Amino acid sequence: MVRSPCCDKAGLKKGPWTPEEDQKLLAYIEEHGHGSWRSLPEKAGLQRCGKSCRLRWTNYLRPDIKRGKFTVQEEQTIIQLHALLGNRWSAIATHLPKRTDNEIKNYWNTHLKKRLVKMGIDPVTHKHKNETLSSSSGQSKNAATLSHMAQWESARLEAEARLARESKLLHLQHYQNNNNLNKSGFTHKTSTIWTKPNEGNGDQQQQLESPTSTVTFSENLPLMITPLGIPTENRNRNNEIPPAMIEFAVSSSTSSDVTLVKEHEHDWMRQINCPTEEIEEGFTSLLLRDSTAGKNDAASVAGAVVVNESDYNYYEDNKNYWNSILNLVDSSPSDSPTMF
DNA sequence: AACCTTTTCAACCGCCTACTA
DNA sequence: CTAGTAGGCGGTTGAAAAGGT
Repeated sequence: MVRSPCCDKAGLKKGPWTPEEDQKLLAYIEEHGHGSWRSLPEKAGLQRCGKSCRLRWTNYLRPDIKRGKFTVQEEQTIIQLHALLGNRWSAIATHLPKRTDNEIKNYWNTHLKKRLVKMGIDPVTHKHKNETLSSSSGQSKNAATLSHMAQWESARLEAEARLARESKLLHLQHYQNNNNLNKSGFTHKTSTIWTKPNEGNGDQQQQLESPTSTVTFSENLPLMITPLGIPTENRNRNNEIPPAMIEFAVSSSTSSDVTLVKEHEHDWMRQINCPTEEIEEGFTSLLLRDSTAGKNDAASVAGAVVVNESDYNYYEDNKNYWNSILNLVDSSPSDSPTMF
């Protein structure tokens, strides 16, 4: 199948956006919503392709974007999630509200990755170079664990996306039945808001929430956790979903009951043959200590490695490394975005 | 001040997937 | 089932800014 390029029309502008173009795009979306991105430029009077407009909007003009320096907490989140998910920037971005995947990707490539390399940590595996030379048995065990956890997180994200889609359908159905939205017991903000932004009279910020915004459920609405969201490879022999997986999916889709999951965390870890006490990978805390102290020169970094490798706290921190990752993916913020 | 190098990050490109007719 | 389209994603690029000599 031959695809026609998005910007096949001659004369379409490329490169940096001017303030006038930004204004046109903003004004149009504020009034009409983005609708079809492909047809938007013409309607908005822009000599740009739809893809370029969408990118400009999602990465820069969207009002719910936080700009500026990344906090230590955000850095930690990125590093930990990268250890778990790899270069899945959009997935990582779902755990960092108000940050775009592009911004996170850039920040990783320009700051975090270099910092890790400086410290002798492989930014891909998140292991210290020395560790990669260590016993192969332990290494493969940990690699398997990492892979397993990544698989589970993938499954969780997929389930989250499906939940969102189902809730969207529910919402539309609900809407068509002329039922009171408030009585339905859940709130739902999706791209539909963007296609019809003027139908509500909420405040502008609320209306201008990004298409990748939230789906939340109240306790009143029965959760629809279906096997659909769980890849078959993660089911057991009877094609059932492990209970821990269900808890995991539920926790990610609700703004409460995270504690329920924590109670099952160790069961979950056992189930994937992942004894928490054996996991000593990760150098996040070390890295962040360095970052917080503002010691970015190579000498101090190298020194920090030497000192901290013999530091009890270092091992304590690393013991908690994966636990904190699990906490991160478990307890997504209440307004955490979902993927559509 | 002028030039060169490095860093940063907005934007582009091409591929993939979901959806629809 | 197939083909076409739209939107999304991750890798990469290149202009501008910052830093160094």
